[in-house]
Amino acid sequence: MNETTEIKTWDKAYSPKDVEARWVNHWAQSGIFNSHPDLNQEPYSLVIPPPNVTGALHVGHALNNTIQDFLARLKRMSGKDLCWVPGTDHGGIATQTVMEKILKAENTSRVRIGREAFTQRMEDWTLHCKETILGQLKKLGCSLDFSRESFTMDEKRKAAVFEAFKKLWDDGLLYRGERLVNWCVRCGTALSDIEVEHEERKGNLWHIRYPEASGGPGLVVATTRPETMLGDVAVAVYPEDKRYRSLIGKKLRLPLVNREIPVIEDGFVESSFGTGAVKVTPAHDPNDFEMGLRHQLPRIKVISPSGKITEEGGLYAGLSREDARKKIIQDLEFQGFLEKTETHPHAVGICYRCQEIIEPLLSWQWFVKTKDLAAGALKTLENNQFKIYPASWKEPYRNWLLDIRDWCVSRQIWWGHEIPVWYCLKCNAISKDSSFHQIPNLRGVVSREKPKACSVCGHLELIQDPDVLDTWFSSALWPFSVFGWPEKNQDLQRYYPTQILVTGYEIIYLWVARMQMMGLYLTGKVPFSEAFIHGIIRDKKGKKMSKSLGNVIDPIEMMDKYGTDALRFSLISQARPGKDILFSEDSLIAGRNFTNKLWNTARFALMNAVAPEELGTVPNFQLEAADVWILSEYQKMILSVQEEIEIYNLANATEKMYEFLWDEFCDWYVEIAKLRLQGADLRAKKTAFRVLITVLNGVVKMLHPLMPFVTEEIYSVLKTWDTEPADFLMNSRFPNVPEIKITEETQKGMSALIEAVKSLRSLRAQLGISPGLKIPVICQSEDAAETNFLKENLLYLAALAGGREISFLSSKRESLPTKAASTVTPHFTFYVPLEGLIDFKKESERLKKELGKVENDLGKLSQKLSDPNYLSKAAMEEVSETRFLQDTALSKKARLEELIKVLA
RNA sequence: GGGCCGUUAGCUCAGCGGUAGAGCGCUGUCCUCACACGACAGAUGUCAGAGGUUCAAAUCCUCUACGGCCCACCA
Repeated sequence: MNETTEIKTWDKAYSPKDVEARWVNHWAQSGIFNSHPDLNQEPYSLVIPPPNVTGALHVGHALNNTIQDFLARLKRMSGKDLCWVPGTDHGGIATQTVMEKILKAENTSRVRIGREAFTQRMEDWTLHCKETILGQLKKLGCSLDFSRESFTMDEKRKAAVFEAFKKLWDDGLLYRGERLVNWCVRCGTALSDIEVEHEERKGNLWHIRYPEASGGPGLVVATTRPETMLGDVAVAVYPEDKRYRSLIGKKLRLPLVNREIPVIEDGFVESSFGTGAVKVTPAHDPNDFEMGLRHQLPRIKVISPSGKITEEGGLYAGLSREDARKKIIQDLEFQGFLEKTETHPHAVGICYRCQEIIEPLLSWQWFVKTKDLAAGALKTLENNQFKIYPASWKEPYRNWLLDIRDWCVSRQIWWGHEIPVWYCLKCNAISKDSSFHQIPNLRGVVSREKPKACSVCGHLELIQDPDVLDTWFSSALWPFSVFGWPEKNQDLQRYYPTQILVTGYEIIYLWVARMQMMGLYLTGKVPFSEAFIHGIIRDKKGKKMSKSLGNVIDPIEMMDKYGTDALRFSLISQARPGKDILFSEDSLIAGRNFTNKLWNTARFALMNAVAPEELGTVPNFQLEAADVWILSEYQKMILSVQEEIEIYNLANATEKMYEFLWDEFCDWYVEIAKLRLQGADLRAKKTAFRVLITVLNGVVKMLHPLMPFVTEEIYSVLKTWDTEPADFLMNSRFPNVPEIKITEETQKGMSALIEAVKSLRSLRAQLGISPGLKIPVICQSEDAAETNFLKENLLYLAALAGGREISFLSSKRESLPTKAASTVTPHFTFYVPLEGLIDFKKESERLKKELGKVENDLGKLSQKLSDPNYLSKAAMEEVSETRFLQDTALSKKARLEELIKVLA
């Protein structure tokens, strides 16, 4: 397609930089990434997991998108009308946190600049990030339909969010209620259950005495959170616990606070843990909250949303959680209530975005009722309408859906979809500055626009719920919102549902499950019928990559250094199903080398090319054994690659292509073909080149989804010989399996030839014969078929093993060469008469060592074959295979013994 | 506390019932006319440990040890 890629200008070493930049542009200009809804092709669609607009892409994104691009290009090459939708996610808390850091660096803050200005800053930042991210995706070679770029908070997606919210509301699946939620004190917002991570931390178990109000000794409670005692309303013990039975119903005096609280009985308490007595703080502990409901206990809030002790905390009011704990322990100790302090490591909940310790806090939030939604998702999982690869993720996914709890979707942050609910200030008796999540029983109306007046009292002042939705709420709608849902348009009809979703396992519940639930509920369809779950990328030592640890690898830097194809190769070949990738820069070397190998293979082919018009005039090609052999190996390779791709084992598919190109095609076929390609026989040359170009062209096509740049560059020249040339590789067809039949004779002959070459090369190396020196070879064999094959392909043996004057001994009765080094293969004995070069003592030792090995093998084989159980129970093929191996070993042994005898 | 996964060559990983493999690294020879990001020849493993099933086990089963991950309200 372009003149700049003349073979003359091709470097010995492939240099990716210019090539890549050029193709990124060509592809973009040609519009081949765009979908073609009008074509008479079967659609195949997928949506990008939209990266958060928090900065630049990392290696994890590179892996995720390389896998998708692999599939996208592959499916196009299988004739699908492909639609891969790009986009980004506003990223809620995560992005807001990034901006807060920026503001802090500017010596200001979110609160100081105010909501409006803050939102403006976020929008500017978003634009900037989008540009970076999309640019990086292009550089990675991603064949996304960039004309469809979406953002989770753009106008169309806003419409989808409103529609979803409204429908959930109308169907009674959305409610505002007071719950004990996971509250991040730093972010100042509620989080859903799955946004809380658990981390084992060192801690203490403090034993505190609660005396009886009447003056008795009372009992001792054990707690990890002494500061919550300010909000204690009871102490619970196990009903049957003899130690405390007499205290049940009595009053205790709460130390420091002097409140009287009852001793209650509750089956929840484990008598064996701690002291067997549990302090009950319904406002600040999930278990206690439940107990509070069972026993109708009051809730005393002693910790505020900012993490400080409230007025209820009396003396301690205004202290932070941490300071309050210290002071309370001190005071308890001083007043003699602290009985014991034990170290007690336990898991604490931390915010998945800022790692701050989560505070269970009572507040009014919006929740999605999930039971029914999950039931739908479970059903499609059971009947295989939705499949997960690798299947090992099916059970965890299923269990999560079975155990699902209501989804807290409101967030007290500024960056996100505003909740489309309006409250009348008058009816609700509230003001603009109210802390909404602390106000009970608000009455609101769902509306996208501000209602003109309150429908109940006609008051004109209405205020929108100040909270925003969980960022995963809009993410859950992504597979259909990107096509314009709730509009009923052509795009949606053609490309929805999508075929596959590619993502990492860390967001199976946060995202995959929610898309399934919402997709089924809102569209009645499984949003994607398959999920391809990959691992996450860690550093060399297995640690998660993070900026704070300083162990991140920048994909762009790697692309610049080794080439994008090398990066893609490296990522895919390490992406074993269900496994994380321990990624280091070293792993790019193999990719770079392979890219270069492919490049040079093409270079070789083109340097020895026969022009297409000339090639075309040859009526029939004279295929030689090696031609048939490589075509048949090529055939096998295509089939096995297809099988691996079928089960989404891209690493194995990659490995198969790698091995074929390097080990079979380059190391054997190309070397064999050289003789003809560089020889005088034009007809032979044409045949060899035809085979060479056919296989190479096919391999280049197959490798395109993996390494789009180098293959496209090569193909731009190679396509002259393509029988169905395409403008771009992506628009060509994945190669057909060639219809070639290889005879058993040829197959065996080629194996024998390869064996012979290897054996002679090894002999040369052991004798220290310099590579340039041609050696005379005498071949002896009783095997007529193999001998004939070798005779017919003698030139190849000579060329590959560096032999000359190769002669044959027709039978073993002829006198054997005495002054020669020798080597035996299953079919042949080779003599290399090189008097003067050979130390016969050493030679004899070498042969004896070889004999030792054969005898060892033989021992094992004979033992096997002398076992009657083996003979009667093992499969027929297995036994005959062993017999064959035994025969071969016996023959080798006899010949080696003879050689040793002759030398002695 | 439940569940899942892993433990194979120095490192990262394949193999998952028939005599141990790859990439990188390592050793030796070669700058041989596609490629030194290369060619050729090599070295390297009681396949975590112990039992069991089987004619046969790295591969299947059980237990143990050590890693890792997910879920979970033991104060």
